[in-house]
Amino acid sequence: MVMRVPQELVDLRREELRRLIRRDGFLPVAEICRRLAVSEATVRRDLVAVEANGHITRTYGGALADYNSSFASVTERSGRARPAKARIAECAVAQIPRTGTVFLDAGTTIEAVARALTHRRDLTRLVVVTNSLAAATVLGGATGVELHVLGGMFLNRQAALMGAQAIKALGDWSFDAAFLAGEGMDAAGISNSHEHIAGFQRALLPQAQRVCFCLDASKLDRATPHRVATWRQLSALITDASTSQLVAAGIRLPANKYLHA
Amino acid sequence: MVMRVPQELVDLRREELRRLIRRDGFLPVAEICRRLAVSEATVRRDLVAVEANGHITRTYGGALADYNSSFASVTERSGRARPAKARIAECAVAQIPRTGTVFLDAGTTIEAVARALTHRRDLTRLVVVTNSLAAATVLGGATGVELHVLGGMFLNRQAALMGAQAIKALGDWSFDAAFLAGEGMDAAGISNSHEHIAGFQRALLPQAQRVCFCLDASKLDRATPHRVATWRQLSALITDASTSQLVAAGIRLPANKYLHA
DNA sequence: TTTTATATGATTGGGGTCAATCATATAAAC
DNA sequence: GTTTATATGATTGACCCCAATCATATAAAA
Repeated sequence: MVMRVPQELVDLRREELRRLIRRDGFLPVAEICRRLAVSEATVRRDLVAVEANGHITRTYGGALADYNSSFASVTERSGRARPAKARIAECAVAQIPRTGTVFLDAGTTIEAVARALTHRRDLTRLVVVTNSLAAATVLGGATGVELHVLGGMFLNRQAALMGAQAIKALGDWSFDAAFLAGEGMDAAGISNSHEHIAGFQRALLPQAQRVCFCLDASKLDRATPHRVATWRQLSALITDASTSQLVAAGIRLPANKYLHA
Repeated sequence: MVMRVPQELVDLRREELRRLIRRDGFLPVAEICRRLAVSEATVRRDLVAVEANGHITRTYGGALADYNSSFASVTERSGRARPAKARIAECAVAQIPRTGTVFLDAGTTIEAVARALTHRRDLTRLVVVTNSLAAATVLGGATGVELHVLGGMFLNRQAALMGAQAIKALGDWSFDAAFLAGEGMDAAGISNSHEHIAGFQRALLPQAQRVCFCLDASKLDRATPHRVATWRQLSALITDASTSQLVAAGIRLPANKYLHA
């Protein structure tokens, strides 16, 4: 009857747990007990720990890997803040025509757009291009949507395809509209924290007639290292932030560039 | 207190259920009740119906979308046939060097290879290229693996990327080994049922030094319309079928081309 | 119209899941 | 070495999930 175990082993076991869940997509608690050879209580404790780090989502009876995907129903039910992202997504989807070619970026906000897009029933021949695995997964099989995925190097953290190949693949396309995410916005414009992402987004700008950035208010006044676009370069900002919040951050947009969600 | 409803409405509701689960990835039973406004009993009945059609996987407390992905633990636990695919996958993974560049095709068999690959701990700089969203999802974040995804049009049924762009993207690569799936094998060779897939695989053959096809015994003597490769063209067949089974189907392979799983 | 088939919701019993609590043995800190 | 902190497994009670059964109202068939 072992009662305490070195911290190191605990961490190793939790990493193992993360890998197990990632590999199988879903694991019931009892199964985890078997594989890790620990009691139910310990498994549950491990699950809350791993979930806190944001890599899995617990369900009744087990746990899911969230491959960078926010399982809407679960997270909502778990009492989290009512998602501004959902409202942003609704607003973005309203911008999308019934037919044409649009691009969807990676990131949880744009993933919400993909989700909301599946609500639309009036789509006929909408071509959606994305570099987001999550968006592709959600939109795969949606009626009225022809889905294309850009190639590229897989970035684990974003579950997105980036790099030279992705940029090269962009050259084949011309979009009616593109919906992009960002990690920070301030007076100067939109910025992102990863060079790969920023480079990709910069390469995308000239390929789209309309460029819509979708950022929730938490991104306000956050400066991240890589500049992506100035306010002049984008067609619209879709956000839940109010005008006064924007002005306080030094952002002043003409009415036709500001879409309040 | 409505007691019976037209068949048509039942079917519509079940399609709706499939879409709901697909969109959210996971839904608890209670949530489904709310959204479809039916009782728990009906939801459970619908779940078994939809699951029988193979689009979702039930879990304790809800249901998962299986985006063309076989949730190993769940399906194994549900008493299904002991997967020959797993043994094929083990055998395939043993062929993969610690470093180099390999290609993984779409299909559940190759997805099993991806899963098995995550078991390997000795990988250092293995470059994996795939056109399978499922494989990408599984391998994303695997240690020692640099993952690339080919671009292309998303085929719903296979959850794979195909078409002209995928073939074009192939041109940038040269593989040490490629692991491909097929839907039929007979005396003439390997065949597939979809033109897009067959075309893509034919384009891949010259890009790989070793071409390994992975097909389980159920594919024996099944003729599907689109020829992909003759036995001369491939480097190895990885299968659980025995030599005598192969011979009975008119397939005779040199020892170095036959890997028994 | 009459008959049959069936989709539905309610109920019930059995079992599984979960969070909280507790004693304990061992790691870590002193 | 002594003390403190903590990771573990067992237990408990409440809650939830599930399959099976049943009566019923209505669709579908005759």
